[in-house]
Amino acid sequence: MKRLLERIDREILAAGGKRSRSRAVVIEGFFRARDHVTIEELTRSVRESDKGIGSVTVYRTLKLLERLGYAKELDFGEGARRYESNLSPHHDHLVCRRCGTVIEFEDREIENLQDLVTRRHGFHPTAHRLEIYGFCRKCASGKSQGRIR
Amino acid sequence: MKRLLERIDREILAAGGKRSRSRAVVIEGFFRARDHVTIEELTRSVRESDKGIGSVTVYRTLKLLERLGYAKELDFGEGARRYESNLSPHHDHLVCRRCGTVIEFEDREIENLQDLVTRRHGFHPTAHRLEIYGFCRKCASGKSQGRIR
DNA sequence: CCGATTATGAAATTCATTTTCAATATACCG
DNA sequence: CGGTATATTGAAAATGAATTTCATAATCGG
Ligand SMILES: [Zn+2]
Ligand SMILES: [Zn+2]
Ligand SMILES: [Zn+2]
Ligand SMILES: [Zn+2]
Repeated sequence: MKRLLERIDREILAAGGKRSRSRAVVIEGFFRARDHVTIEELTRSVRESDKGIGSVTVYRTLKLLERLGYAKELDFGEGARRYESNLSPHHDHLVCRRCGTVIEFEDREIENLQDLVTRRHGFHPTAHRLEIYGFCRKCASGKSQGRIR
Repeated sequence: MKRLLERIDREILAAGGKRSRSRAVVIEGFFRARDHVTIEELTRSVRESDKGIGSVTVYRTLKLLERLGYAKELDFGEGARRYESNLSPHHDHLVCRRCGTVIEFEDREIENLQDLVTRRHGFHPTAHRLEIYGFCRKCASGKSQGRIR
């Protein structure tokens, strides 16, 4: 973690940026937080370390991390976007519509078939998103908990 | 087309709704328009038939069609949503980030693998979205036309 | 420390979508 | 055919996430 934060710091410096306490808190908070957080969730958590951090800074910092390749923006159709660390390898998502649980999965076979499809259409892919919505084991079995999203 | 419009009319009636000229124009316009239209695009086209139709009615009518199962809401991450007729069988999309072209594809193999994945996690899927973003043949070959989206 | 530049947070803005509301249109009943 | 209850309309207002603006503060390099 320390290593990572220092590396990011260096990259920001190299790109003509400056260090700042607020941003450092946000970045560390982001990597410590559970994945798939909204800006609002992260802002709340980060404010526990530093009451004065504005959500605008959280927005800006996540855009920055995305530009540097450390974060990925997600959209599960909830209105607000979510973000996850981009350090782990590529994966797609199962999203529970009742409790909000997000299950990650990686399926080489599906990825290969996607490549075939694009090739068949002369299409040059740069990114893709695959999300499966429904109900997780717990919610599907009737013992549903939590708010519906 | 006539048959379809009458059927929808009947369903609206049966559900306690009333007929209306504005809505009829929007519905017919939707099925005549090219697929994957935005509300704004459809509003513009529909206003050529009836200058007085407000975009709110287009919003409302598409939500209605979606509820009745005749339309599908899409989100290619452009800010505004798009809609397509839900009469054709399920398919996924290749979206060109330069010219905006949308290529539809259907891959049973991918769908089957998705089922396997969900089963493996005890997840009960109700919907999914698979979009591949990149550049279509024409745009990838350098002879790019059109605005970037 | 200086001067230049970047980062910050609050407030204002944007933009798609939704809600509100008073006026209008439609269906249904007698 | 009215008459009335109810649904629909379009304009305007509200919403809400995300972005921009701007004056102030922090940081860097020298
Ligand atoms: Zn669940
Ligand atoms: Zn993930
Ligand atoms: Zn293209
Ligand atoms: Zn389509």
